[in-house]
Amino acid sequence: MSAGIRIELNHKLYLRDPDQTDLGRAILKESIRLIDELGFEQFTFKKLAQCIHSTEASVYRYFENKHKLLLYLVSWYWNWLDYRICYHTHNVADAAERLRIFIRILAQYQIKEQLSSYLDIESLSRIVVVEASKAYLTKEVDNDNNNGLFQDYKSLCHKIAMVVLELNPSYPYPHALVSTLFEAARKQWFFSQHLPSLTEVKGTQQGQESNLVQFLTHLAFDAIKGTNFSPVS
Amino acid sequence: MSAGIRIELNHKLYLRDPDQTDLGRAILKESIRLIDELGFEQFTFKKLAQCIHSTEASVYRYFENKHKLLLYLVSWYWNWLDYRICYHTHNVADAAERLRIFIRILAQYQIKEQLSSYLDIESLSRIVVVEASKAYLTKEVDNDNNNGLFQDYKSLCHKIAMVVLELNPSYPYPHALVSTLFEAARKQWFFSQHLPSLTEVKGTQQGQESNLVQFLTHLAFDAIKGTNFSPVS
DNA sequence: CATCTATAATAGTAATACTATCACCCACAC
DNA sequence: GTGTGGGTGATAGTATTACTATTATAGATG
Repeated sequence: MSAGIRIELNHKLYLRDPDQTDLGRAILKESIRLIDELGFEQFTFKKLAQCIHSTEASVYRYFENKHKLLLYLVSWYWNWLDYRICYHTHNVADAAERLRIFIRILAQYQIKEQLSSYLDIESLSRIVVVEASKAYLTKEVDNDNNNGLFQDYKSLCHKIAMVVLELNPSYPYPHALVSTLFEAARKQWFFSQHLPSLTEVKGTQQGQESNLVQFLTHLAFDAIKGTNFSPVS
Repeated sequence: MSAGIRIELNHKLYLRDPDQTDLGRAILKESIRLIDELGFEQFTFKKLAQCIHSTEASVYRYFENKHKLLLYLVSWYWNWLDYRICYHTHNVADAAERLRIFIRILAQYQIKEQLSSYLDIESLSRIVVVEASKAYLTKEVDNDNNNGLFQDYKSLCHKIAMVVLELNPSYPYPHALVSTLFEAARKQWFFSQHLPSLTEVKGTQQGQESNLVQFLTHLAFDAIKGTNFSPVS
């Protein structure tokens, strides 16, 4: 019933659809705030329940455990990113320009446009930067993958990989390049904030385009149009 | 007293130097086996203590908590990688060739040479692939960084970044490129094993050079020699 | 022989990650 | 209106985790 975009996620991510009830929406909204504030390790269902004036048991009726909740939030984010990318590229004919737009959106962690969701996108973006890798860096990754819990991320990567192939049909690593761009966008942003000696990227740049976008753009286009490519044996 | 390489680590990583006693070395050796087997989340000091026929309290005398132990293991790995890189490049004059060797070593997760350490390097390599990011993706990252706990990683990145600058002194993102290569090497390897639709990299390639090396090499050299670079505004 | 140190053994605490039970409220159907 | 079922709150309880504290002992050192 909520206005604005509606995002459908794999139903194996949850026990009860949190988007359908007041309590469910409160869980989503407040968990984003709490994970952003405490970090995923310190975040617990008990603390969440206290924040929303509900109980631990009620939260467990929506999500099997906090890992599934993280998977849900991250999937939601990739869906939302996909939506934004489509919105900004649907009438752009030039593949290079589409890729440029994609990178600009990918690297944009301080969001202006809200597209009317009840979730705090800026907070969620920060969570994705810090916690998204933990969604798959587990012993359950193969099981989760078999259940399709990474489908949104994989689809999005594939979509962009097709743009890369459009630019250079003989480039042999389109998916690897795109997944590297995804990971690098988050990591370089994180490094700029916390381990600045690992990167020239600066997090705080107003006015001009962020140099994260510049770094990723050059990395991508140089790789795609690379002259250093000898045919694969 | 152990033969072979000796690796000195920041003393803030531990409470008592685990390299100096039998129990300490047992902790290191067995924790690598256990984390590799269970994953970092399921790994506990209690389980470790049982494996080495000691007690939880004894383990706590060496490491403040399991996060510090992870930091120790990861730092040890970067030190060891640094050692290998120096060993294989110390008499190589050509910067491009040195970078090539670096990437080959970085991407080599199935190790043959053991360089006589009592630690299981192949097991540790797998841990680094899956768990290394968790060493800094925490709320304590700034504090840990202030205590110098990421110094080994940062030094290694800087060293390689200098090689990049040697190849192209005007390349504006040497550290960002190198840290991206580090992260991509691990992530692409992980994807090849668990989320293969995210990459063209194949984990199982005997005989010919792994295509992970090829992907990273092209990515690096294309970026460094990139013609797509307009001067920074 | 005295001393010091590392470790083992044991115990205990607070928090975490759940699971189970029961009572209640509300919407809807008959 | 009565019943039925679903969603929730309240409460309790368990096993495990992440530690901390205490004491005893065995071995090395002076």
